Amino acid sequence: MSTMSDPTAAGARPTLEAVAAHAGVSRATVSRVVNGGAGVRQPLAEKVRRAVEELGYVPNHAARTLVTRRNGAVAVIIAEPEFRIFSDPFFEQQVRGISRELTAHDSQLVLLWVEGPGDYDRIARYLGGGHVDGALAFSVHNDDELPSIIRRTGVPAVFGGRPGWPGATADQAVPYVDCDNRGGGRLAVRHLLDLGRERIAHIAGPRDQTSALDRGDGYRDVLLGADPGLTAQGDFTAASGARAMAELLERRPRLDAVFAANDLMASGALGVLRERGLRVPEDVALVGFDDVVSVAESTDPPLTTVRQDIEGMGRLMVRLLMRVLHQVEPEPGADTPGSVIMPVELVRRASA
Amino acid sequence: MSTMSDPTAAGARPTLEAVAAHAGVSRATVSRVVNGGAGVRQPLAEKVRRAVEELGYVPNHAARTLVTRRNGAVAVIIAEPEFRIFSDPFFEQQVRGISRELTAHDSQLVLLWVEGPGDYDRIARYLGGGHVDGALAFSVHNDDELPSIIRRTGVPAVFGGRPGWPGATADQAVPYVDCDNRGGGRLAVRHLLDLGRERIAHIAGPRDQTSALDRGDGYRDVLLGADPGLTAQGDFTAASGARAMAELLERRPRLDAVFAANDLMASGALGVLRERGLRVPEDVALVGFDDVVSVAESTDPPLTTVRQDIEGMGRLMVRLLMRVLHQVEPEPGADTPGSVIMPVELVRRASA
DNA sequence: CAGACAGCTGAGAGCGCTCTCTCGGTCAGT
DNA sequence: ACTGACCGAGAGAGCGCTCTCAGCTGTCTG
Repeated sequence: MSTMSDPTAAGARPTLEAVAAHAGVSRATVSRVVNGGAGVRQPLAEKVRRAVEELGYVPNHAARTLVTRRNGAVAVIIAEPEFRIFSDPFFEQQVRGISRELTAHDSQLVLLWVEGPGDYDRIARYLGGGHVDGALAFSVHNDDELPSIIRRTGVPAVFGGRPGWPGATADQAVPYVDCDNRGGGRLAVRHLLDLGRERIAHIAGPRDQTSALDRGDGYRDVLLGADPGLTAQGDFTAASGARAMAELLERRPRLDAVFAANDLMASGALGVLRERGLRVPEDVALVGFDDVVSVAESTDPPLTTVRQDIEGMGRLMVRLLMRVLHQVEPEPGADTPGSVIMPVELVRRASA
Repeated sequence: MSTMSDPTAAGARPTLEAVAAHAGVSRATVSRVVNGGAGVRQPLAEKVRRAVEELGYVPNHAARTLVTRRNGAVAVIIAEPEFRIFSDPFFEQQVRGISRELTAHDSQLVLLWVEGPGDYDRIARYLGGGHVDGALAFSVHNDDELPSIIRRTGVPAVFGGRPGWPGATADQAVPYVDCDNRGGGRLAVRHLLDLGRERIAHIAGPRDQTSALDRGDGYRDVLLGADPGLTAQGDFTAASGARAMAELLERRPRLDAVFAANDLMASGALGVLRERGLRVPEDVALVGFDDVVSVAESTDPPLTTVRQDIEGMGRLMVRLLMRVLHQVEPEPGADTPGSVIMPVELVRRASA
């Protein structure tokens, strides 16, 4: 075995130097070729590429980072203490979108799973340590400290979902990607009106999440001065949807339509409606929100719902972040949030 | 603002050099203190620590990696093409365990999400590029190329679940963490026997996953020469469990117990049993496997099942990997797989 | 009290890469 | 044929850190 000082030897990975020697050029030239090859004449570049190939050269990431100050990695911060964060197909799809887009940008995904608020120190230290070029986070609860903590580290960040700021002021804007929750709410309710429904109820999502609030605002946009008795509170779980439905039927037995703030609650509501012998959509029309396939398509009847492009939102978060990263370092104050609200569409199935 | 050449200035992060100057010692001494402080006298160390504090010094990871060749990062490879990978609470819990243990070891979790077999090149290149100290992967299907690909990169790896090797030979052992699937199967069946059941059926999991096969082996260990007609094939989904149950009832209407290879299939079976008017456990006793809380506890009746410590398995994977990383570079051939099989226990609820 | 031996500390050499700067060569313009 | 412009390639200086090695001080033994 010629595993001695052979630069081709596995184990000792070849360096730029080795490639340069092999190709008979300088280190700088190899570097140029490896990084796109601008300003190197064809034949030389070809020779270098061959040498890279032959030696199986892979650039040393640490060395590169050391000088360029770019790490090629982005942190994805999961700050949900509860267990259902990933079980929630919503998150899975979004993270998947992020993963795909990050790959397209040659960046890695560093997963930061927050273990309760006491863990924020660690997150802050990590972000502040300059290990990643940027951060992606999901805004879950309005009173969450995460946005301001990330902000303080100075690491460029993009949020999934409009953050509700604790004591926020307008200029503390942070770029985020969200879907048009309010418009979606309007879409749903208008559809129910078009169907000729007259007593449209709303099962609201948690009061501390902007998405839920916005959907409720959409409902109220269309139903100006809606009877507050037609709205019941849920928390995005199926069980809460069932509870809310029961409550609504008790308060307003003659309701003929329901707009639930998400599909899971809609499915819970559906169970209660069926139990009470109410037919969907004949007696009560039902519209959900999210179009989470595993839920909306598998209910009986399948759910009419407002679809958002979840994976697309994940991808967009990455693109937004990359835009911030690739532009010149923004002057403090010259904040360009550039948030994006993605359109939603109504998907008609059988429930309304 | 004195934001000029002040080393305390935000923006320009302080270096070891700056801390050394501030504390009036050499770079080497600061380095020693930062890395545990062995061999530095108390008062000096104290002075250094104060300087670190005052300047808000954070070591530059890239520079450190460059010289130590340790990256403080571990890849977690998710190779499931289907969507249910994270939706599966099983995976979520395992990844969570990994995340927690990695944090305890001051390591980061780099998520590598494989986009189909064509994507293995990218994974191999990444691993081969020396960006991570090790890799953790889940062995899902027996015919998956992943194990051999990881192996070829030479990156230390630990698997979750016993890998089924495509054309494997014994010496290609890779350390893995698994639960005692076979023992669990025995546990379940013995419990059913103890209950006095005589015609115990088995709903098997996918034929290309070792966990499913092992559970079936456990079943057959206890029921030597069991009637093959009492076994039906499933694929770990609830729907397949229902299908299998229906099939079994048709073939062997007088069966009085079922051991399903996982909770999801058990819940599917449960629905069919109820539909046919069979009482659980009176007419048919039912045992699942996994003890996935969100499933096993919420069925009616709650499932008796075999519990495995899923998060613990995740943590163990990390510990195993760390053991490999921290020991001296093993000589080629001196493979010390040191796989771990975690014990399982029977959780008695109402279904058996 | 001298000699030896620890125990600390500092100096300096890189880790592998990028990037600026310089220099040599080529080509067009006069 | 000569000058200036320009492009391509190489030399060299670090990026921030670790780690070996030499030197220095202080302590213990003979």
